[in-house]
Amino acid sequence: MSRGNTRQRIQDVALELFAEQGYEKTSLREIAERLDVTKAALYYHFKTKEDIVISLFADLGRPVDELIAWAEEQPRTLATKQEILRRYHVALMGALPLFRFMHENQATVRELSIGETFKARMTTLAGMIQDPGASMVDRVRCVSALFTMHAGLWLMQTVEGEEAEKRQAVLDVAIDLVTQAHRAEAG
Amino acid sequence: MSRGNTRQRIQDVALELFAEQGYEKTSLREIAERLDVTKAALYYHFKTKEDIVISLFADLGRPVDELIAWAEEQPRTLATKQEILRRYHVALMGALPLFRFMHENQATVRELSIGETFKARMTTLAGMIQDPGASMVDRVRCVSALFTMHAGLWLMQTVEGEEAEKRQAVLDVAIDLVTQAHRAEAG
Amino acid sequence: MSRGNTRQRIQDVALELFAEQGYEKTSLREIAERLDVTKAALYYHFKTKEDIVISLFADLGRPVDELIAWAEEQPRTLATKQEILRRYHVALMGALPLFRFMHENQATVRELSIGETFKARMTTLAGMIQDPGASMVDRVRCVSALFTMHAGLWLMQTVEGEEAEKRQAVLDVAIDLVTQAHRAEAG
Amino acid sequence: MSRGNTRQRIQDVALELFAEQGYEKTSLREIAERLDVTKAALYYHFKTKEDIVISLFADLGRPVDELIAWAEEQPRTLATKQEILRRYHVALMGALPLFRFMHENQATVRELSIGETFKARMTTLAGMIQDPGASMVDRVRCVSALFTMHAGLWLMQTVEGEEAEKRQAVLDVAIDLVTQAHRAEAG
DNA sequence: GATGAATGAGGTTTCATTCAT
DNA sequence: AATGAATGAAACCTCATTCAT
Repeated sequence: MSRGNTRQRIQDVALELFAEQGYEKTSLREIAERLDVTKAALYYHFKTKEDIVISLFADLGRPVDELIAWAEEQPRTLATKQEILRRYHVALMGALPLFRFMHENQATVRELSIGETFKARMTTLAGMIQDPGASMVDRVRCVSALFTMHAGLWLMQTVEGEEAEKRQAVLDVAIDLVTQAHRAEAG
Repeated sequence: MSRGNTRQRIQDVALELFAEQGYEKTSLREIAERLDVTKAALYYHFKTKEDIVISLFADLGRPVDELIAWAEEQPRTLATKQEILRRYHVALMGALPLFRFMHENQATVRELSIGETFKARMTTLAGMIQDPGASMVDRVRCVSALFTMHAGLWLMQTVEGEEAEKRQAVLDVAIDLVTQAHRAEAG
Repeated sequence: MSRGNTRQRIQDVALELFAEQGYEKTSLREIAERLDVTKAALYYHFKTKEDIVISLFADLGRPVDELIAWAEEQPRTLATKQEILRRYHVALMGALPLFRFMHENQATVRELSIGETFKARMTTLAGMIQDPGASMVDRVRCVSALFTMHAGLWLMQTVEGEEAEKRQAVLDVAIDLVTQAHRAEAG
Repeated sequence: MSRGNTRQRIQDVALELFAEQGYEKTSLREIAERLDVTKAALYYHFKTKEDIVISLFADLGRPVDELIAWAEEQPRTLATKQEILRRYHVALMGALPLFRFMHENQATVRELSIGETFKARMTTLAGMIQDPGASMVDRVRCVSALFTMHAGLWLMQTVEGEEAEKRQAVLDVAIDLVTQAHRAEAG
């Protein structure tokens, strides 16, 4: 039934459990049991528990890296900023469980070796949608735009309404915030 | 030997460590050692580890409860909504470590018995600054206002600038978001 | 409400819990809580946990000592043996929880300082209803008579029927066993 | 390193210690030390401490189950009853430490998950050697027959004499009790 | 590509007990 | 006659990890 896809299956189950229960509350035993393999099998594919998280990051976080790389070559126009948000939105939606995990386990992620990387990426991204000499209020607007998207993860669960509509609204508000900030500085 | 302040000291140290390292990574041994008492002493004052968190929430989260109680008796005007945000801001700033802990350990908090309560309070608060028939975008603006304040916790650490100025900016943006949402619906 | 009777109340509650849950599973905290006093209060009245058991033994086990003392001055006739069983039956019924506790916690009692005493009393009693040179089968009959009474504690809970009737039947069978043993040896 | 006999060795040592000191007084540390393995090794083979007891019961208690199954298909004649006792005697002698443990730790066993099962088996067995409409005295005789065998465990240690002779006497008395009960009802 | 057996460290919790007040 | 605060020891249990097979 299963051939060379065990590594993938481990990642899937691990992410599912990490997102659901948190990193520390999820034991390797649990992951192994759900896959119907032994714990030792996990160690054939990953060197440590942390390694599983790192691999998830490497695989699912790539789009954000690509987004940053792309953004670095664009002019800092309003259109670019808006496109950054749009692409970030796509990246987020493409790896919801991973971002949910990161958002809800910040204290844990901070201690992990990827913690630095994660924070750096967010800071870079925030820097890219802000203007260099922006007012504090406009700075906050930009950071808030990013957080609004993350907040969307929570929103999705508590506010009723159609999934697609909610996603669109989240993106709209984020773009609006950045636009306001841009206009205030440019005007 | 020591006076009746041990309970309080446990809470202080526990919150400090929980906020710094996360709930699961903080062991009772660590708390006890830092206080120079035995682990058993913690159990004289608190029935379980979870009980410590509950007590923190009960003591420091009270202002939010009071805010909700107050808000329930006000008319749903724009002024009220703005005042809710102002008061929430005060509550947040008065118990920064607790809210930082909650924000960064959501996965953990969700599993704790206070998880439900916490979520319910956030939902109630969100409901109070929204209009009943608001558009999805305006709904998101209101939720985003709340999250912007939480994001402030993160902001405080990553953006440079004067503390007081950052706090004020966070509040301003939040109020602005709610005001926009209100005007859109009322207009 | 309570005056000098705390010591008595501790004994009552302790025996109740010991009989119900076993000695080791019953903690001093539990006893104290049920009495609505602190654990330290128990230590005002008893030096150790074991001391509580010892005191129960001393108070409630006295009748058996008196029975032995009485029996030692009687001739070893059949009538005496029967009377021993009758009196033992009365002693048993007068302190059911204590005997239930002893019967169901033999492994524990053996380790307690009273363990020796307890065993010695049973052996003495067994010796008094046997004939010196009795056959092995008749010896067993006599020991069995004693155990039948203890078994009665269990019987009381599992067989249906009137309490008084069951008690009488238990005594009848015990007396019958000893009588058979006596006749076999005497005849 | 060691072959697949660790599980068995744990059971052996555990039963030995449980029978000797009681269940609660025997710690897993003690068992592990005597086997020269770590506590964690015990947990590889058994999920909990209670699980060890359950496994002992399952392995060594099987003969009693088989006896009950066999008895259920026999006619309720005197010969059957006598054979039940004979077979029960064999089962008992084949797992003396287990039954000694059960007998001397009734309070503990009652709280364990097997407690119900244990009691049920005894009750079933008792029911099988009684006549449906028997007098209370004859009922007691039958229960007493069973307890006499258990009493034998105690007897073995306190009365002097040859082992084989004592065993035989215990069985004889038990059979005699059931025979008397049967004749009384049938006659 | 995976298992079975085990470990070492450490976790939370409970217990009987003490003692100054 | 009893409490409040604390301790030291030890309990059961879980975890990430290792390694020979």
